[in-house]
Amino acid sequence: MLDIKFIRENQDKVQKGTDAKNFHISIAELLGLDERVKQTQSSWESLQAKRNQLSKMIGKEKNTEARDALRSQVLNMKAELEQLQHELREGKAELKQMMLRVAQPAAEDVPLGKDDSFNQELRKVGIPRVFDFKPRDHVELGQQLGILDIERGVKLSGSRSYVLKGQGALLEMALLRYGMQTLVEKGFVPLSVPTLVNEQVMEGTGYFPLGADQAYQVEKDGMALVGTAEVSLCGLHMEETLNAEELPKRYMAQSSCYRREAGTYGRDTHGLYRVHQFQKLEMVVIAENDAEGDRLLHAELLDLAETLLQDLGLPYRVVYVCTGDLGLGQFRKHDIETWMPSRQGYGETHSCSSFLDFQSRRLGIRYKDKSGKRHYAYTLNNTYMAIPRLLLAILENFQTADGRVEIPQILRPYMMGAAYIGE
RNA sequence: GGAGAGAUGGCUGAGUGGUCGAAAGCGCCGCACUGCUAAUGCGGUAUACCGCUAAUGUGGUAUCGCGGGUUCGAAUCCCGCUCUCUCCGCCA
Repeated sequence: MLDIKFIRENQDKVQKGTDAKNFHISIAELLGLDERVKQTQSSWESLQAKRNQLSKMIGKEKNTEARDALRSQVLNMKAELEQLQHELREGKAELKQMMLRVAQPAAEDVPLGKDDSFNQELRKVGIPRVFDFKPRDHVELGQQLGILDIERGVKLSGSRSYVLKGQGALLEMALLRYGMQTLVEKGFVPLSVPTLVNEQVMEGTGYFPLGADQAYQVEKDGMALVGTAEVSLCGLHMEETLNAEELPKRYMAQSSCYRREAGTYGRDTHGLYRVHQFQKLEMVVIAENDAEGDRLLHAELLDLAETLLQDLGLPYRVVYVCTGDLGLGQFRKHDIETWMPSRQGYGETHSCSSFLDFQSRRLGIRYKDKSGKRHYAYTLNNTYMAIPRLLLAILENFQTADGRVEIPQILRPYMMGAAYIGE
């Protein structure tokens, strides 16, 4: 959520910023409502002030007649007071609903564009492998190796479901174990967090109300399953005031992630690329309100993900995501796309985003600086490992002519020392 | 799922209809005093929004878990909800 004062002072900028992200809302309309709410509030407050004053006098007045006179004065105000209060409530609620739909304008240098085709490629790292045999895709490999069972996954949970077994299940664990270890060494605090959270957290992180279609909701309990541990990690300090000295907080969590993938029927239906439930290792940083610090942290997070891919030996490219492909609250975002032979192209595996104070305004995450002044914190998040897409890339990139898969060196200690899947 | 107890400021905790945004203590900040430290004394110390002010400030409104109600007036009375604790039941 943006600061209403910022919207008042930067109407054009906010309107353009929202438009560029393909979120449609009239800022002029919002500000009109804001003005009306402010006026209502001020009338209500002055009437309240008058009432409070009279009430105090009633308390002090000993004379019964004088008391009754005052009392009737207050009673005469009552209808107007209630009317104003009603208007104020409605107005505020409506304003909030509008505020929740205003996008945060992207950083100045974010490329303008309506969809991901306008994303800007920053660099390519690693050279896609040229096969001297006909490569198999991950589904074929996985099934032949007996580590991936899509049919039974579908039997259990419908389309976009899968079962990992044997070395497949081990490989998932190996990645997670490696990731945990690496990030703990880098100073990230590992957390095990709820993946079933209340709606307030979903709204606070920016996934509700827009985007509610993408979440599995447990309506009976007013809860939703998170699509990423970012939600839980950001929500952790909801409605708290932290101290500047404890920032930045570097958190990470492994979690199951749940996505309905509504509106993607027929897209990426094959294999592990787009699934409803998966394991992910996610990082969240809560930092001070400082543009330069934010830039550095963003670079640090992105670098960790890139280093992972380099250490795994996977070719990838980094793209700077354009306005139209940014989420409601994202200020800037870099995606990392990893080479996927079966797609004959790069597929998104990582996403690193800065939100400035967009999330913390919704969540109420503040901190006190040295002088005791309060600010909303900045939040950032980054994918460290989205398991199915990494598995896909590993299987396809490291397959051998005879249908085995070479396990990256760094994972072998977590794979009972095996060098290949399929032996 | 059933029964009971509770939720007050950074913390402990008082407060059952007005003088309460809230006693007291602790903590924290400032000043004073004292070789240093410690102790002591004095003063200050919630948040959000709206207005005024060049600014330190200052006026108003709201907030005692959340939402509603009664009342001229609610931390205090009534109703609903959430959460915490204890006991019972059930259960991975």
